[in-house]
Order: sequence, then C-alpha cells, then structure tokens
Amino acid sequence: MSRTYISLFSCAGVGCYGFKMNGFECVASNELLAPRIEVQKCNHKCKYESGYICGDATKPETHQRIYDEIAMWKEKEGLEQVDVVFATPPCQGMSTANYKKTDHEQIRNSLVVEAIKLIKGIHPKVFVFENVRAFMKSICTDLSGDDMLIKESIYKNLSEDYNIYWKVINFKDYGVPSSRPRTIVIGTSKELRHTTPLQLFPTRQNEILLRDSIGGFPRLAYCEKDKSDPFHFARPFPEYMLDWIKDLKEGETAFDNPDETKPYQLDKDGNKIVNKGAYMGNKYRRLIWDRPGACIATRSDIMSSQDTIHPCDNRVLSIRELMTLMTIPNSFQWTDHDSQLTVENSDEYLRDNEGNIRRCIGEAVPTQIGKDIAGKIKQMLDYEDYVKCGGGDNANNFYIAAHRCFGEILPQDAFAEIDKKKEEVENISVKVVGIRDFLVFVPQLISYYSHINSITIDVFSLTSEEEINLLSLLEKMNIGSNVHINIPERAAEFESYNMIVENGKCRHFFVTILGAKRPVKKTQADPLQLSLF
DNA sequence: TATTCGTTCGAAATCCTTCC
DNA sequence: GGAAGGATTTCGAACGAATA
Repeated sequence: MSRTYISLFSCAGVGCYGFKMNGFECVASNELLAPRIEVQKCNHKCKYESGYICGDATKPETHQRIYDEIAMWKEKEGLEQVDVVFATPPCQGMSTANYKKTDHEQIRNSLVVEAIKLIKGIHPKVFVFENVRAFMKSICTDLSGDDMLIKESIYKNLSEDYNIYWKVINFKDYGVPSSRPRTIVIGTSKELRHTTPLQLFPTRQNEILLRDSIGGFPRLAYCEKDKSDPFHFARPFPEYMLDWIKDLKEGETAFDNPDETKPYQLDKDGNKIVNKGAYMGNKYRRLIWDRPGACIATRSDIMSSQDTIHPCDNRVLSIRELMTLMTIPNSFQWTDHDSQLTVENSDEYLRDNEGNIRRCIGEAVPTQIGKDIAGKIKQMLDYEDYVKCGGGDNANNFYIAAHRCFGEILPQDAFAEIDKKKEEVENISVKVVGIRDFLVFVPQLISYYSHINSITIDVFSLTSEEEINLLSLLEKMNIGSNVHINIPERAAEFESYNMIVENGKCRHFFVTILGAKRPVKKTQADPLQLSLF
C-alpha cells in the first residue's frame, strides 16, 4: 500500500505536490477556502472526492469529517495508521511582513492548536509543521486554555508520544531559488525504532541564483504575452508608472528616483502626493540577477509590494516565473483545463483566477521542500517495515544509536546557542568527553553542520571496551566525507577546539581554548550504553 | 542594515434584487 | 428586458514593526 498523509491548512496543495511526487496518497486535505480546494482537485490530490474537506478547522464537524475519512480508508483500503500529518497553519499573526497585526491575531495563531489536537487524535507516525521564522516563539492559546509559546504547546502535548526536533532554515539553502526563512518542526512517533526527526530534514544544497532559475525565460515587453505559455505574461499596469521604473538598475527602488519620477498618488483635487515612508526600500524595487530571488509574498501582482519587479523587464514576475522560484513543477495544474489554455483564450480565466494563483504561490510551501521531506519519510518508514518483516537491522547510523540509547532527542537549547552566534564557519573542531555525550550530541552536530567543509571530532574518556565498540561502529557507518572522528590519547598541548561537549551539555560555544589539556578520566559506562554495541 | 507565507483603505468592478 | 440602486467582492496602492 502507498504511504498516506493528511494535510491541514493545505492551501492549494503546492507543498503536498511533493508528497504526491513520492507516491503518497492523501487521505484528507483540509482547507478553509473553496477556490484553493478546487486547485487541489485539479491535481488529483485525494483518491476519494470526500477527502477534500473544505471547512473551518476550529469546528468539531471539520475534525469529524477528517476522522470519518480515516475510518473509510481503514475499511476500504486496509489502512492501519496514517503515516504523516503535514500542517501549515496560517501565519499572518506571526509574519514580520504584517506590521498591522493586533492581539486578535493570537486567535489565528491558535489554529496551530487545532492541528495539535488532530495530531493527538490521528496519531500519525510522523508529523511535520512548516511555518514562518517566529513560529515557535509566538503565543497561542493551548488546549488547556492557557496562553503559552507554540513551542511549549507542541512539546507539552506531543512530546510524550513523539521525538521532536525543529530548526529555522532558509529554503534558499535547500534547493529553492528564492529566499524563505521558515521553521520546520518534525515529530516521529516513539513507536518507530529506527527513525528520528533529525533524519527527515531537507538536504542542504548550494544557492540558486535568479539568473540560473528564470534567466532563460523569454523577455517580455510592456503588456506582452509569451505565445507558448499562458502563464508567462507581462501583467499590465498603468502606463505612467513606466517612467517610475524603466531606468531602475537591479536592486534600485523607484523611491530613490529624482522627484519627477518618484511614485506618486493623486489626491481628490488631482494634486500629486509623493509617497515615501521610512520602510519603503524594497517597494518598487528591481530584483537582482546574481542573487537568489526575494521571498515571494502574497501580492506579487503589484509593483508597490515588496521585490516584485523583474531584474530587467518593465513588469512584475510572471506566474510561471513565480512557480519556478517556488519549485512548483509545470505539471502542477491551476485549473482542470490548463492544457487547453492558450494565449488567445486565457484572458477570462486569468481575470478571475490570477489573484488567487498568486496568493496561493505566496503562501505555499515550495514543492521541493515537501518532496525532500516526503522522500526521506518514505525511505525511513519503508526501512521500519523492512526490519519489522524480518529484514536485517544493521543499526548503522548515529541517529539510531543515539535514539536507542536515550529514547529521545534532547532539547535543543544547545543548538539555540549556536544559532545566536550566527557565525559562518567552514571548519569546526570539537572535543567530546564520554560516550554518552558523543551519542547525544554528535548526531545532532553532524546534522546541524552537514553543509560545512569539515567537522573534526576528538572523543575522550572512553573505556577500552567503549573505544573498541565505537571504532567498530564507525567502520560500518556512512557519516559523510566531511566528518573526521578521532580517539586521541589526550588533547594536544596547544590543541584548540571550537566547542567542548562535556558533562551532558555544551559548555562553551566557539570559545577557542588553547592548551586544553585535561586529565583523561575513565568512567564506567552504564549497561544501557553498552547494550548498544 | 536588510528582510518579510501581510493588512488596511478607498475605489472600482461585479453581483443581486427591485422596480418600471 | 433593462435600468436603477444597493450589497458585496475584488483591485490597486500605501504602508511599518520585528527580527536577524
């Protein structure tokens, strides 16, 4: 049977399309707005029509419809347990682009609580939240009725059953050609013996420049349409605005123009009012070819919104260009008759739907991110099944080793400290004291620094038995060519480390320690640790 | 300093009902 | 059937705080 998932606050299903590309079946998809559900239908997201659940997630009947759908799948399809719940609750209350947010946004933030409720009820093998950078630090009203951080609410309600790991990453570093800092929270059921959240995060990739992603698209003059693609056209705007933008170089905003070509508005008497607030530096601004694209927002249709102007044409980006910047494949359908749309017959359709499409793109999870995470989930769940059915368990990676040893991933306070430093490093050296600290921190460390040139880890304070077993484990493992693990006799006289991990916590971060010679203390490993090997 | 899954506002367009 | 008038939705542009 295919892998299954349920998506909550699914918008147009752009991120979910990545699940589909990995062969996942959608059991139920909940979204408030009907036009967005229609887009999902065009892409045949759900196997059954009843899987498209258009309704308010705060209403009990909406929850019930999701449970009914699961029950139907259990009966008809032999579903035992939903594999994934993928939730992307609305983020307006947390977005920093929304300066007019008020306290009532907390009500909307609390939609995340509906997702938590559903995850508790559905009990999937894995859950994934995707949201804006401030997600975990925002306040919600918890199931208990108390106001607390979303992070606290997630841990309070779900950490009993799930190992949880979260990171803020910028999707431009993960195969998406436009900037998009987002929080990813992944939880894996503690019933899974071989999977931890660390393994399911997207894989870091080199940045993709605007030139390399949309540079090859046909250039378009004012109001011109590409004859071969109805979604690639220069959206019309008033002709007088051409003077504002036609001479802009990449990265320049029309607000820096001389007075005669500054953006203006006419008042009731027909007098020009020149607009220039303190924060208008990215409005009426041209994008830059040799950088990744800017974050795609909901109002990509107008030049007065943020970073919407093409690097050299006098127009905003076309729908097709936006799709490319959000890694939405051309096979993704916005209507049930995409293939019949032509430049000649698309005007009416676009008149009615362009706004919706652009908003959907601006609120989407890039397909590539959904695809990457879904692919990793599938791989690990297949492995779980393989072992369960009697296949060999090679227990050959750090994540599993740490997982079995301690049963859960430690809280991430240590890594929050690293985040605070915000230093771009190419090489790091780490001293780790003791097998326990090694198993708890090194997997997270390697995951965190997977993109850098080299990670050198010196491990101290091992018993002879631990040392032999660790060497044997290392031999079997595939931990990446940038990771070097040594078991030296003692720290070199003038050795310096970027980080020392000792006594169950990271005590120093990026503190260079010269002459860090310490007595090697032999400790007795406890039976649990030994049983690992 | 640069950036951001946005909201608000007025105005225009569209929809809907009533009346002649 | 079509004009008038009101209700609702959509459109175009303006606009700033929080965060890193």
